[in-house]
Amino acid sequence: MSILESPLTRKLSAFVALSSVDLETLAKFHRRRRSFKAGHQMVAEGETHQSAFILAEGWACSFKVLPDGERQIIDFQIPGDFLGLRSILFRTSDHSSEAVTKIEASEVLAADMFDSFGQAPRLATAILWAVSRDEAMAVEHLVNLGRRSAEVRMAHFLLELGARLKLVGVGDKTGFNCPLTQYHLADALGLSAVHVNRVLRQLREDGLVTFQRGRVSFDNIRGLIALAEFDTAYLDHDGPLLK
Amino acid sequence: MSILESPLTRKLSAFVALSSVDLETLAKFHRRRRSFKAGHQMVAEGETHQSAFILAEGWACSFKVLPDGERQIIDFQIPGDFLGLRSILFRTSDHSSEAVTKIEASEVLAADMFDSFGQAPRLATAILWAVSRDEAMAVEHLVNLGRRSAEVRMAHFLLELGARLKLVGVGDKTGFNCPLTQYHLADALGLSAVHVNRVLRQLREDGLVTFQRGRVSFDNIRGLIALAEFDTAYLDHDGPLLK
DNA sequence: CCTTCATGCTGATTTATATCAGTCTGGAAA
DNA sequence: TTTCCAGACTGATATAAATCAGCATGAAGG
Repeated sequence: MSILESPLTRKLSAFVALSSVDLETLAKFHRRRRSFKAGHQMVAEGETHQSAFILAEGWACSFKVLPDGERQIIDFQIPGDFLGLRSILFRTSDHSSEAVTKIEASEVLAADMFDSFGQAPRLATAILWAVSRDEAMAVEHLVNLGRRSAEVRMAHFLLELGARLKLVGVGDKTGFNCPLTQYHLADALGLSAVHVNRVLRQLREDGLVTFQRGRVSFDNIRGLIALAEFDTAYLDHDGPLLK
Repeated sequence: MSILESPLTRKLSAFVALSSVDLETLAKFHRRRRSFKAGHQMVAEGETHQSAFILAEGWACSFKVLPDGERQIIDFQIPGDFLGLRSILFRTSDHSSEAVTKIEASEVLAADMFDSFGQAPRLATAILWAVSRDEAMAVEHLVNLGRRSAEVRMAHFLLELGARLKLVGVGDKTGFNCPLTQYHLADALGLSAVHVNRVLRQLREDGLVTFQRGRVSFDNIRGLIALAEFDTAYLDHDGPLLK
């Protein structure tokens, strides 16, 4: 796959038109291709000298583990997403990451990224946008946990995943293939697995969305959007800001 | 106050040593000084052409309002913090901001910031760090809402504020002056104001922390840190809160 | 082939927190 | 000086979601 069609390029292009210098510089981020098995721990919380990656294929998740063993999933990474960026910017990583499926990713060295800012300032802007978009998602998840009921929370989460996957060209408005278990959903939504199950049943019986056998089907996407009061503004998908 | 002693410079210097070119470029961010009254809406969710600011004096808060009128406070901004950065990167702002106290701030134009990346690449890195630190805080708040009880959540929140204020030179390990009401705490922690009150009483009666008359006093900071399992790693500071 | 284990699923019970419906206080406005 | 109001505070009750204690299924492994 050429750099022009990589999921990251596709995502960044939703924000800014990249010049050929930007693209050449971005290509350097893709020199260290790596493969990992499902379940592999990519980044470890509290450790120094961790790597960052750009995900090309597969799903990962970032999370924090509390002293009592409970886990809070922060977000899932899909193709085109950075993984562990904060672990190279910070002294010690503030979070862990693991592969949900087997994945293909490019390892990004801190030096590569910092050097690139001198060579292609507009790329710096694009990366700042990507990080801000990740922040916007974390913020929306915060609102999700703080103020929405379990049912609305689930609806919102599934719609967000759908929107993100659509942007990088996987899945459409009828649904998407999803490798997550109900335990993943529980850890992401701050619910127990038992309650996740009940909520999914409720949404299915209401004819809104079906989560079964590795597939999320939007049975009534309008109803689902209405229930979740879902607005994609925070994902900033609406075409380039700069040109 | 010279740019060398501004809270933002102080904060960024905790991450990277800024060159004289970086500092000159950063100084350009401080040309448009503005004052606002307490309660002033700085940034409006869903609007385009919003401004970003660097806060010099006073407190602000960023939040989202849900269709049912409920509000989730995302974070409070204190001197040295950016305010509304995503509102200039994104087409429409994904959040609102308002002044909690009267504030002094510098307005930052998108063009100033993007131009600065070409002139001072290291400044781009420092700003990326600052944004990542904001993201790390949002993530920690996410964990707070998702997995911690009301009491631990409150303890964690007050300790985080203490650590942040100490970094910019306001407050110390005995406590800090705090202009927030119990309603602010409720909106930030995803609790009802009634429950916030009960939790504060509990913490006070346990001799851990007192929140009263505009002041937060750490009565037993070790005990509070133990209760909250508070670790400053995610703030990427040099030193811990205790010292 | 049988066992094991991860995942999905369910009813009964408990608990944390919300909601309701107030009181009390101190400062600002009239 | 009285009235008003925001903010702090409290008891009683309601409820969303957790926890407990299972069963069912299908894939993986010996």
